[in-house]
Amino acid sequence: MRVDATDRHILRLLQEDADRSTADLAVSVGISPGACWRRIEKLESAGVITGHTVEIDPRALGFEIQVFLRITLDKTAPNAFDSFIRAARAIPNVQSIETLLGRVDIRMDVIARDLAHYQQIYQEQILALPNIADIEALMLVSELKNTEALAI
Amino acid sequence: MRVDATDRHILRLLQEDADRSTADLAVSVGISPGACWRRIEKLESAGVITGHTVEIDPRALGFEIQVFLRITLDKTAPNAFDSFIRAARAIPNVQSIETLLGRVDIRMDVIARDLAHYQQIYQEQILALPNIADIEALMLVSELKNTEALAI
DNA sequence: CTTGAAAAGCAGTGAAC
DNA sequence: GTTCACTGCTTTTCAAG
Repeated sequence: MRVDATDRHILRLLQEDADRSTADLAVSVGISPGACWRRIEKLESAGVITGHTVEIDPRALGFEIQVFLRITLDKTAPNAFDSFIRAARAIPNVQSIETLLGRVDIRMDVIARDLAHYQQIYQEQILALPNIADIEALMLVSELKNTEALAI
Repeated sequence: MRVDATDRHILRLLQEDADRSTADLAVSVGISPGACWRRIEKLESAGVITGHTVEIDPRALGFEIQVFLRITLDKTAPNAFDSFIRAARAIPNVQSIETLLGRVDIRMDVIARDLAHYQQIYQEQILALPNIADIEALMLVSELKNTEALAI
């Protein structure tokens, strides 16, 4: 779909404050509530708005450790990629998996309650994944900027 | 604050479907709408729920390229870290910045419209950042799992 | 101090223009 | 694209445990 200036305006406001009512939004954008509502619905059905998320502080739930894994796969094994991905997806403590173009193949985020818990996940679940050639782990110290908001 | 079993139940349902009404939620959890609303409010004010986000597909807005930068800082420069972070934060196309414990110092996500746009941002803004000793860039190919949901 | 019921206010929704 | 009316959710209040 075509995203015009009004849509961008709405998206920007939504990113700034997702809790804003459509009535509020409509006033800010300068259109009627009905029109605003219809635009948001269009953006949702067109897949521009992919979802609504509630952000929860991992620390409040006892997840103190976040580790980035950079994994290189064994290219000699057949179907190395597929079998690895399928197995990795099933690990609950793996928050995200991404394929990368560059010196490594896979990037994964792992959360754990503490270092002992992480060590257990690492040994029992991560190292059990098939076709791993090399792993590099980096621990998150602090998040200094996190803009979900796109530079619209 | 203490997060009990009912709170965890609510959080899990919220992560599954952020759009759910508190009335719906109350029925699922088995408490009254009033009580459910009070719990959510408590979780918000206690900082367990850190925010509500509208997820927008970067591609729909014309951001086709996402690059991970891993940056090592020049440790000989005084205040290398602070001046770097301050400058990096100001770049709109830098989505997130994180400090890491390991072989590199900083991890950054950069979004761009296309490769030419990325090249421009890289040369004009990223390389202009102070105290960089080394940069490694990895391009995102595909996102295979992205669970904002914590393993509650 | 916490819970549930009930009432009031207000936003979302859809029809009519 | 706008207005208007209605439905239903959110939010408050109040009484009881």
